Amino acid sequence: MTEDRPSNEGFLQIGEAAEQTGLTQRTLRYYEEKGLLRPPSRMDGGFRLYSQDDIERVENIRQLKELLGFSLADIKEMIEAEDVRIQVKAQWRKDAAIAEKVEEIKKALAATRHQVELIDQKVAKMTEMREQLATRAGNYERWLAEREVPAIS
Amino acid sequence: MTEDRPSNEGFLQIGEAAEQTGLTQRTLRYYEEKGLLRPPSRMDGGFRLYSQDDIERVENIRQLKELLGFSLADIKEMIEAEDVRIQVKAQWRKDAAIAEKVEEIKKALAATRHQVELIDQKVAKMTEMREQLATRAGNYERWLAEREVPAIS
DNA sequence: ATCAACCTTGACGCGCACGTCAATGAATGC
DNA sequence: GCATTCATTGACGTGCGCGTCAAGGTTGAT
Repeated sequence: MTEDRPSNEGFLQIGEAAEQTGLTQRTLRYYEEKGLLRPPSRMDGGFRLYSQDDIERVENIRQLKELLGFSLADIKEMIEAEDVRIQVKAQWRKDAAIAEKVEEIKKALAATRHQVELIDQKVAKMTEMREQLATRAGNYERWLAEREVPAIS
Repeated sequence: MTEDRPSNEGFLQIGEAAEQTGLTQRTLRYYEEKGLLRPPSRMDGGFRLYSQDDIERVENIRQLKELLGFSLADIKEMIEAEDVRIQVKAQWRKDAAIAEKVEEIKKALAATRHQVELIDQKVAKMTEMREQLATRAGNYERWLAEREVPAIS
């Protein structure tokens, strides 16, 4: 029973990370290069090790890009809110300047709300478009119904 | 009262078309080049004249691209349904092979339904995402509420 | 020690969706 | 007729988001 190679305690090497997220290794490195992913931890030899949080973040980026059609630059801005969230989770209890953290959380909150707004706007426009298309489909259907074989009778 | 130059009976030259649609002249020519826009009519000198239908189509493309994030190649496929619609509107009454038109309309209907499906899927995913973000925002708010000055006693 | 499979960092390439000249012609005001 | 403004095609340039070598180092099993 050869363990599937990595087995690094819940961490994934780039190959597996790529497979799981449906992106390529190149893309993962590229996102890191562009500051979309925080540099993941490394093995002694220098191999990247992605945490579960890293993976989630990647999937988040994938959604933002493929689903909402945002550019990586846009996404970078957006997920800086996420950064704050993780930093707070991690640094928490090494407290000190709580006031600063409050400020950061406020920024994160504002950013998140902004994202929600953007999505709402997109959904609204898409819904509008959907109605137009549905109407058009209805027109086609009636057109067809009119000159289709009245068949029986 | 110098009429604003064009004044070509409801038709727009490329400059005005660009202004109205918020795209550039280059982009309009590019879309034409790529077969997304049917070649518009021309003045005697060769200047392009865009009809109101052309403009609507451009705006449709803009929506599909910016709102839904489709590539121009995708959009080209999609709007071939629109082509059929216009052809039917125009050629109508020069009837002949009605059976053919029925087939075309059926294809257009299928394409339109497909677009509706795509939009529904996107809306669904976006809504899901929206909920996640809203939840996160809620968490931030509670976090803040907890350690914000309880103020008045 | 060696081998295959996996990884590393460059660096160049590529397709898309245009931007940006450049040279030339057309439309209109004077 | 002339100037100004708007248009034409053609060609090259550009930024993004990766793909694709190339040359080498690491890991783990045998």
